[in-house]
Amino acid sequence: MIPKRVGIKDVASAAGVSVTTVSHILNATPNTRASEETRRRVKDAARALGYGPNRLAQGLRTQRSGMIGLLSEEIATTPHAVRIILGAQEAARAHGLSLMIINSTHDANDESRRDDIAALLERQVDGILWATIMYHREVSLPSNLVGVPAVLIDARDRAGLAPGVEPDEESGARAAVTALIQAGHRRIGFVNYHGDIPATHGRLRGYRSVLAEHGIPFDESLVVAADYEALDGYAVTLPLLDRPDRPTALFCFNDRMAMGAYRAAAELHITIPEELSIVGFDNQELIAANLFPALTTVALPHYEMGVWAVDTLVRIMNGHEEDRLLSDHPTFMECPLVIRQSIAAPAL
Amino acid sequence: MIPKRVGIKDVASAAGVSVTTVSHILNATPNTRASEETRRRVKDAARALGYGPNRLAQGLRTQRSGMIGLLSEEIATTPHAVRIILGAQEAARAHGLSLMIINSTHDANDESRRDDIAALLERQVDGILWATIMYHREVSLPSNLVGVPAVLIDARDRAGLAPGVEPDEESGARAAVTALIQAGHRRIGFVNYHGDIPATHGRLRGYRSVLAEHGIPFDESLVVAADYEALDGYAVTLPLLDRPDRPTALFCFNDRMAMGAYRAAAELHITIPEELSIVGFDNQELIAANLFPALTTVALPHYEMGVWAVDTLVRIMNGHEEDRLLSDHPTFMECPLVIRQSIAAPAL
DNA sequence: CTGTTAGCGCATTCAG
DNA sequence: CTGAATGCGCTAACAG
Repeated sequence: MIPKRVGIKDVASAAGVSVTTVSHILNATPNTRASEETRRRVKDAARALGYGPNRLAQGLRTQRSGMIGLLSEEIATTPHAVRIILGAQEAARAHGLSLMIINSTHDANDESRRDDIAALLERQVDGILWATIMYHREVSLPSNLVGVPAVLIDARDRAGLAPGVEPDEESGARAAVTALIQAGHRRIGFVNYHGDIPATHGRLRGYRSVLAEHGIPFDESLVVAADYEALDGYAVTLPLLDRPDRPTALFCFNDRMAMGAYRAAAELHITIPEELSIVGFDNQELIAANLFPALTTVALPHYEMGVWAVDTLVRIMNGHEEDRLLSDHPTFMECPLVIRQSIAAPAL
Repeated sequence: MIPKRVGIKDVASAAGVSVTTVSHILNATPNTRASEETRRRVKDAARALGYGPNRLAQGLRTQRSGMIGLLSEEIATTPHAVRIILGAQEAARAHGLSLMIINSTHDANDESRRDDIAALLERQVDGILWATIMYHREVSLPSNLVGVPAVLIDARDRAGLAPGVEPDEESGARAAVTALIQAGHRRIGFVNYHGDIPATHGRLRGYRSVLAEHGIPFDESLVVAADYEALDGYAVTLPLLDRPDRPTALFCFNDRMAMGAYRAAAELHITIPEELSIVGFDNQELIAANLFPALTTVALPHYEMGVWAVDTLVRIMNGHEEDRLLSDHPTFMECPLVIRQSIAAPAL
């Protein structure tokens, strides 16, 4: 690096004071250590020399690196989860921390995971965020993460050693179905995913509970399930819409399946939203905003989870032990409804 | 951090040798400094104690932090550009380096940009990657980046001080149009973006050059342009397809516009690919893979650009000055065609 | 109000 | 083949 580093020492001699004084002044130590006069001299000298502290040395000395590690599993790969990184990064910056990212593949085994954590630890990170996209949301903390300030994203620790955040699938589904009912619908189909993951069950629970609260009997024939791509949504929606007693609205497991439902409706000459209202899930802008009509859907609070995780991690790092209590139970984050144009009152 | 750090000193006393010896052995200093016997003792002790070097201290001493910074402008936000991060991260890991990420907004001004770079520099990063998504691809290196090993992604430095990579838009367009011509098409429409960005011009150049090479006259009426969302693509494609002499194939500026073209075709009862072939650009899986039929498109080499950038940065950091020469001219990366189901021979 | 000093954990001369 | 000593840049007692 050609521009040779200017250190505290250079500032000191330039200002004609000792390094101690410089250190105190630049770190804004509470007690008015130096006179206004010297403060100015030092600050001016620092600015003139283009001084910036060497955070490595600082960290070595203070035992705080000011860095936090984000171990993300496959997350940098799935587009709509990038917002976790974004939220974490912005929250970290707000706390004066830097984010160090390691992305591992979904099939990472325990050992490679431990290696990744070790790498972060060698860098002396002050805490670690572990974001997963897994089938089972319950995980076990890797052994070398035990005792280290850590927060899980999209997962919960089996042993309750670290707090975690997850999207509140159920309330998200509730928001979606409620919107449909408020528009006047009573025959609402649910195009679910057939896999055994928390989202599947949570969203179904939300769907059922809202129906029940509105006195609408649960009709099993209105619930179908398939894989979660557009084609699967299409295949399973087609027969559902090709019935004399077809639903007037559809709640789809995700935006991709909703995309398939759009196609099924088009083929059957059913217009959206006049003859069929649709709500999706995930708020994948690329799809939701570009479908016609634009899809009303439920957003996953990835950004917010990233922020929450960092804020919580910072409190734990600062020794607020009460936050450890959060480890007992998962924290759920709201999934807000994003209203676009795919809902209308049912046709008479 | 509860698990108290074990240092080189602990290993030394556990193995009954000096810290010097431990340092040499663990760093695999070339010359066989120690006897096989002591090597084993030291290594065993290190493993037993779960020793890991303190990279902060190491960096302070060696003047190399082993970290590189990635300053990304709005990049963590645009889904299909996340692959830059992924590529950079994996390449960095392969070099034993860690990636520190800072995401700034698109409207970042020069000052905030300098601040971000300063933050990275304070962390003593060994080099910086600057990824932008800009209208003008020519940028000026922020002053505090001059002299620091740096590589640009998706941009080129006006002053030629740092090398940069960009996607080869023209060759991507050529691949797309060539595929169409090889399928037998001669009336090929181009649904372009109306903005004045490199992609607009590069793709048009590619389109025109391939036509010319195949002796197909350029027909201006087959080229339309609009904003780049699905709705815009739809609006502009509809009249194009509603002509008696409509094109038998369409090359779209991006997958979103192609999505709009699909809708236009559907409304006109033109089936894809039998009566109309379509190629997109960007390879946004969410759209391309979920359209029906799945969209053949051109992929942006984001991952590869991330890898190239890190590899190049590493060489520069190691003082391979010949790599600085790369700064003179931008490096272009191929945009490969991703074949799906939207191309067929034209109907007779 | 300000300066001296002793490490933080490690790599590296330079002597054995 | 191995060890003692020095300092990377900075903070924090502890003196003045």
